[in-house]
Amino acid sequence: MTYNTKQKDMILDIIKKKKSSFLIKEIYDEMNEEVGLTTIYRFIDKLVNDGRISKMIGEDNLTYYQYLEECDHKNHFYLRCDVCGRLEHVDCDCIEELKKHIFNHHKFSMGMENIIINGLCNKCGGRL
Amino acid sequence: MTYNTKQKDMILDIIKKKKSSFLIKEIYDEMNEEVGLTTIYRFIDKLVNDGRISKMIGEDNLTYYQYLEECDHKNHFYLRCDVCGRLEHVDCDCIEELKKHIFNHHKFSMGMENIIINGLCNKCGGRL
DNA sequence: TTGATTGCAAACAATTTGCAATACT
DNA sequence: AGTATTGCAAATTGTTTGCAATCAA
Repeated sequence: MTYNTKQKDMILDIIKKKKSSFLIKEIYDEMNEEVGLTTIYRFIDKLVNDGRISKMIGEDNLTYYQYLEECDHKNHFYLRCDVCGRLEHVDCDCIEELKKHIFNHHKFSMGMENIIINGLCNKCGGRL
Repeated sequence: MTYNTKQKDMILDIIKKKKSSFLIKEIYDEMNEEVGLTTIYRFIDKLVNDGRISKMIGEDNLTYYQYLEECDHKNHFYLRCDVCGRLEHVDCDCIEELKKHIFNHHKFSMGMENIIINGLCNKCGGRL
């Protein structure tokens, strides 16, 4: 039903290596335009729908994408630095505890997929 | 330096009444096109920059906006229902505690402005 | 009066679609 | 063979810009 192709492999290779968020055009440029823009749009869109990539609007109003590493643990989340854009994967019960608190005290069922918390990493100013 | 106008008042009136996220076009239609699209774009953009509105990409890939009520408390956040789009304002220390935990255990300084947590409200399926 | 704001029309940029050629299984 | 995928060119859509007219202070 779905074929493996050279193009998909190339795109996936590049985005897996990215530590921070990226633009469609960056991907296009980085593969020296060997893969058509349309193909990149189509494949990245699919990954977004599959939940493997998150899509967001940057401060500059451009559309950024970010690859989310696969993880078999249930309760995990990401920390995203507003300055350098780096995404850090965190496995910690604190998020599950927040979920419980919000459920019990605020009658709201927090979604646990691809939670991204923004802020500053310690390199960029979360002075520790 | 900045003037008050009928148009700004009209736009602000409408978006303040909205309980859930909205599209630029909706605002335009709701005011019977009495205010130009350009003006709406410009003013909403300004509000986004001022942090009074959040901007996001919906599941349908359209750009949604959401008005954030003003609040003088420091540690508050929003719960946003993925189904009905309603935004609930919450004042609770739990978010400050999460921040402390993340700072102490994960060396990351969580941004506290306009935190939006997604999930399901109790009406839409957070069955309680 | 001075400078900010409006809104149209035009320009622009990002994304999507149609479709014939190509690649995968 | 039969179906999915690719990629170009064209179409579309959402958003921004230029600019003259208007409005707020």
